[in-house]
Amino acid sequence: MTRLSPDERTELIGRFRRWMQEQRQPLTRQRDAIARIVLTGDEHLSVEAIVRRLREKGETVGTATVYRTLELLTRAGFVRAHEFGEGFRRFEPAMEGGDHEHLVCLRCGKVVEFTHEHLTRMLPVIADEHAFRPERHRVEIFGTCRECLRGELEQIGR
Amino acid sequence: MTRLSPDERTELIGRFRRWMQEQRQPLTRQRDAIARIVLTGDEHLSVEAIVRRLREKGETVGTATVYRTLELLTRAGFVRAHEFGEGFRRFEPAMEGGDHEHLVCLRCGKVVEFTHEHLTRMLPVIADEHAFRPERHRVEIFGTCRECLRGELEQIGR
DNA sequence: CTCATTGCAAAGCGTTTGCACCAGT
DNA sequence: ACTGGTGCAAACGCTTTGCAATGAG
Repeated sequence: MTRLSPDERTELIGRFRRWMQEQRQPLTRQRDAIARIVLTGDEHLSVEAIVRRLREKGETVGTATVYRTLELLTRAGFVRAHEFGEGFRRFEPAMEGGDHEHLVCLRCGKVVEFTHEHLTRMLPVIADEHAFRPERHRVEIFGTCRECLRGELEQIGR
Repeated sequence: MTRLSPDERTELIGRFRRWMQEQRQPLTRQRDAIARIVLTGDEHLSVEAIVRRLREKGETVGTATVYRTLELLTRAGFVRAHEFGEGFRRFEPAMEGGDHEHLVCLRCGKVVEFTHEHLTRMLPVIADEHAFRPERHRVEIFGTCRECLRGELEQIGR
């Protein structure tokens, strides 16, 4: 559901490369490869998954570099990190208007995104009621996704 | 804000002891001590904090036992575990109607609870719109709490 | 008396870091 | 050339686990 068109992906990587130049940050083979994987992936990738994809592409990159680059990408605002209580983090491209929430499937681990205008407007109001200055939030619903529900139905029907 | 009256706390511990008997689970000194700490604590305690409190009470309990007992308490539904992205978990007593959300202060680490009826009713509806069967959810707002805001004001006024 | 729990220390797991080597600019 | 990035392996912090000793029912 990270609706990123091919154009937007290319553009995102372009922005990353330009930003690196502006910041006089060396654009290494590894950094570029990692950025391509994470910024074009429409899943919420774990470090393990990123390393796997790099291998598949024939890129050899050390784990430490992956972590260091992810921190760079996160600090620069190109990537957002998430922690779904699985014991490890997942990373996704950060688009500007792209503040969204997550549906996390407890069966297959898939993460589906959603936005809900009413919900989003509500949160700062709630914070305000508690004299709390909000910075960011996290709304996650855990349960069973459409596909796994279908699987359950088939089991029963059999 | 975990508004638990002294009576409710005693009752909760009583329920735990009864449950252990019913389940033919040995009620050891350690388990009882841990339950007393966690079920009467109105904070979101880390394992480290639990161990510290046990020491203060003169109870000597191994860390492994704390983890094992917390899992027992969680599976039995007496305790709820939370992961606020700090790299460790926190535990709080689980009260029946006590489904609530959290305001997490990024300055002092304090966690304040809140409930919001409208928000709570909204979430299953959202899940439904995505053909997703919800089981549990997590709503967290990160920012600056009332007290830390006051601190900032004093800094400026000075 | 029996069987589950405890405590210790070792292992696990994701993540971070020190340091010699290597590569962008 | 200079500066900073990379890779390996060791260190880390939280959590889990193996196993002999202990204690609850």
